[in-house]
Amino acid sequence: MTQPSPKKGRVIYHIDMNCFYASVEMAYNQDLKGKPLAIAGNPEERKGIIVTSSYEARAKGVKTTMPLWQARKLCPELIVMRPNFERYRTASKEIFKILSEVTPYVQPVSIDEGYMDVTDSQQHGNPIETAYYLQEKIVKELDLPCSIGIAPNKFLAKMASDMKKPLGITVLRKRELSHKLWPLPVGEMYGVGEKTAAKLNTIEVNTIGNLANKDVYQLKQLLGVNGERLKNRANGIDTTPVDPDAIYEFKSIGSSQTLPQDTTDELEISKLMNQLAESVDRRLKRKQAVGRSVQITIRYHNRRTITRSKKVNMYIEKKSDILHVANELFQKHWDLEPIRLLGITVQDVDEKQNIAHQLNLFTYEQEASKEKLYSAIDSLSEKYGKNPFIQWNEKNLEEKEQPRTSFQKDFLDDYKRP
DNA sequence: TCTGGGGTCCTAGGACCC
DNA sequence: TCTGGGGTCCTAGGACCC
Repeated sequence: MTQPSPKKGRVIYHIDMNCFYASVEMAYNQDLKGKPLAIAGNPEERKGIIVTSSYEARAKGVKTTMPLWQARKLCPELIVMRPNFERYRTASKEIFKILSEVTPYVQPVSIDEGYMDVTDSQQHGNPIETAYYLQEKIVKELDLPCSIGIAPNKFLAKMASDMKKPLGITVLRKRELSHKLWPLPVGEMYGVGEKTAAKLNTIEVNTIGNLANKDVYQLKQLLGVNGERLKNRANGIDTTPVDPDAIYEFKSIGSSQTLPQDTTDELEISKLMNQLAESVDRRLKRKQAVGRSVQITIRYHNRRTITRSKKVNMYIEKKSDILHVANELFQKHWDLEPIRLLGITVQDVDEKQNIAHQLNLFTYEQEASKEKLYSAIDSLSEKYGKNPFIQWNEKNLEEKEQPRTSFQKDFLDDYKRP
């Protein structure tokens, strides 16, 4: 989708749902309104951390990622609910449907926030009127509160939506930066976390204003390219477009799980690996995608976390392939210490329709004679020299490499034998 | 009694090639 | 003899965000 002309000043919104999960639960059950509510994982399985909480709970000091027992100590009357993701996804779809009525340039960035480019959208009045229109419509139809930031780019819109909650609408103009943005602590800037804030503090950068006016070479020395980008943002410079297609361009799909207790039990571990592979496979299939590399994550009892990955010369699209590579990595790298969490992620993901060459060849190969296959490979090699599938075929057929996965084995069984 | 699960982007070193 | 410099790919880890 082409963007509205970047020449003329843009008008960008950042829409941020307020306490999203808690608000959805309150919309379902009015009795919860005005009460301290938290959405948290299962405390019996030590996943009892706060995911979201209502403002009433926040007022008592309840914070996201805080262990549940700690939250209960701060707020004994806390109402705790398990997350109900189906509900949240449904609400999210409805929200983005409403946003899309104003402009096609809507970029969801997570289940509860997104950017809009409303530069050319005037059917509901000026940008401020349009923001009120959307905010009211989402309250009226879904009973959900949101804050909207209005600014000339995504970064400023994001900072603006944070300035007034709940139900805020905040305009952040370039000329207002020095008094609205610069006084804030540098750690409140989007893109500056704990570590970066601490580093910046060592060179006397404590506010966003300090960052905006700091020597760029000093920042680059400290933070690499990110130093320059952060300085630009602090000065209100951000040219990244609102990209409605960004959510379809996913690069990895993973699944991870914390165990009920730390374990060294290989049966339990292999059961979990199987579950994780299953989950990743299911989501790959749902998205009609395949991957090229598999990564495992092992978090040990002391929270030390390692990742190990392997790129393979084939497209991963079956559960058995995922599991095979994951188990291989696990066997190779597990140091026998008790494990707290395991994860499997398929990386270098692409949609099947984008790799038609490989699929065509694959379909073809099933009916083709060996000669036909070779000539197909030859002609495709000429055309698409870098296609990894073709490289793999040639390499394996020539070198008689041992198959490592069921996919490779199937292929070799069919075509390698004389 | 600590600290989930889903992601993205960046960096840095080594291998390998020209 | 003993070694440049640029580019790409792969792997591991860190930082950040919701």
